[in-house]
Amino acid sequence: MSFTYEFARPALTVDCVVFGVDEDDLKVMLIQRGTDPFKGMWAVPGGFVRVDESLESAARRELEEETGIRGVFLEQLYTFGDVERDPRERVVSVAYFALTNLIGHNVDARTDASNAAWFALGDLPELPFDHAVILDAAIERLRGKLRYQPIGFELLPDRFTLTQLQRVYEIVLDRDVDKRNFRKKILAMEILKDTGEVEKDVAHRAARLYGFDKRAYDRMLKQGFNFEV
Amino acid sequence: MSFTYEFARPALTVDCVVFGVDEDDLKVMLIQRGTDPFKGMWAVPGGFVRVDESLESAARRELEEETGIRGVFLEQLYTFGDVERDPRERVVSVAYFALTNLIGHNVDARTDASNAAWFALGDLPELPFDHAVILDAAIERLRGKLRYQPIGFELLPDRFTLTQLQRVYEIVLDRDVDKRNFRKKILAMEILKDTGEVEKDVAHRAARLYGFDKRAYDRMLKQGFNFEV
DNA sequence: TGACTTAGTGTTGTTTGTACACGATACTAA
DNA sequence: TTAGTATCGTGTACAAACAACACTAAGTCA
Repeated sequence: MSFTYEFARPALTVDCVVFGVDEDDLKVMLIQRGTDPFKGMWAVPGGFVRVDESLESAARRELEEETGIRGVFLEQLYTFGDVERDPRERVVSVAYFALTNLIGHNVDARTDASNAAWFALGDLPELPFDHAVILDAAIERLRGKLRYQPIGFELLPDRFTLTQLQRVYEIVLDRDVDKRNFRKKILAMEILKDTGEVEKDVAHRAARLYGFDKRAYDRMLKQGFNFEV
Repeated sequence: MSFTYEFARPALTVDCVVFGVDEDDLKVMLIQRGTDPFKGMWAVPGGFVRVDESLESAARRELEEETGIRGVFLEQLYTFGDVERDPRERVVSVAYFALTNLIGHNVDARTDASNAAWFALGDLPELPFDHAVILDAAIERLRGKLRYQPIGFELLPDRFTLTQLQRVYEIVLDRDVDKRNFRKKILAMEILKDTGEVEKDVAHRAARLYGFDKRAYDRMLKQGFNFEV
């Protein structure tokens, strides 16, 4: 079967830049390409958009097919459409960026994608197409967004300590954050709920566990707010 | 001549939301559709992307073809790709938003586009496709961007008074701005250069004319800055 | 039980934001 | 020529937000 049009059409793809943080690094999930061009190179996961699915659906589908990741925070980033960005033919790509709890999406836990892996930003392989540009745009967006919207939670498990959250900010923004000022500010927003529980199995005083209070956050959005670390 | 592909491809278009301000209103340029679907309705200018031009080139080309406007500030906004957004077939549209000096682009001055016009935001006609959604996204982006990036100039002639600039902010943000605080802040940034000239033909004390100092602005960008009215 | 590790907490000085009013300048019209 | 009128251009004081900074509390481990 084939499809014929009066005018030439660019191919349309989606690409997903997935971020996670571990103890020390901001990491990106890449997949190893199984086909030419650039066979064997590590690339940002993505693929062609089908005519019967929305862009976001396509992004989520490709992400799950190639990495096993699902149900993550996903947001459109930018659309890359330079004429020469793909050596084969004209391909326009709608890029998304995603945030996930790296611990919950360990590569070993997946079954279907045999060649996906997390890479620290300081230790990236060479990337095909314009994926380096896409990745840079995603990092810039993540940094910008973290400052004025509470998305740090998306990079953590459901329950987390304030120190963990602070660490996310430090890793993403790549600078130290003052502990007392951070806590003062984040608690004043009243978008965290104290779960009443504490850490387990730590070799020191256990910290309180907090969760993100989406209801309080939505209430807050309506009144206009400022969120900046 | 026709083009055949193994898999069905969405059509790809660009749409441009062009803003201008006059004495009292934020305005948008719309064109009257000459073909079905929605023939006769006012819509955001746009059209199909050719395989040999980048997205931004396509946006600029369509803008000039349909409205005569060229050389304006143009920035990618968002890509709209819902399956049902066009009744004919699957069409994905990369939306741009543009800022221009409305005075310099009066509709009467154009020759090639017979049916383009400025509409105040409070006085919009019904729009086809998802153009109302696109327009809302553009307005939100304009408001957000104006607060932390110096783009107010793009809506004014090369030389302007501080009162005119303040008026742009008031119109776009839809609230009053304090005159002394505004001047203090905007002059402290040192991105305006005093042309040494003053208004002509006004029935009161003439105001100084300023221009945007791009060199100073670029220097500033490198150091990181904060721009908020 | 003493040493170690991280949790959790307030105060102060500095910077930034916000509210606010009047004399100066240039034109207009009597 | 002069009184009237319209906009230009300027400074201060109070309030809020930000930034820097160090110690005690709680729990684990040897």
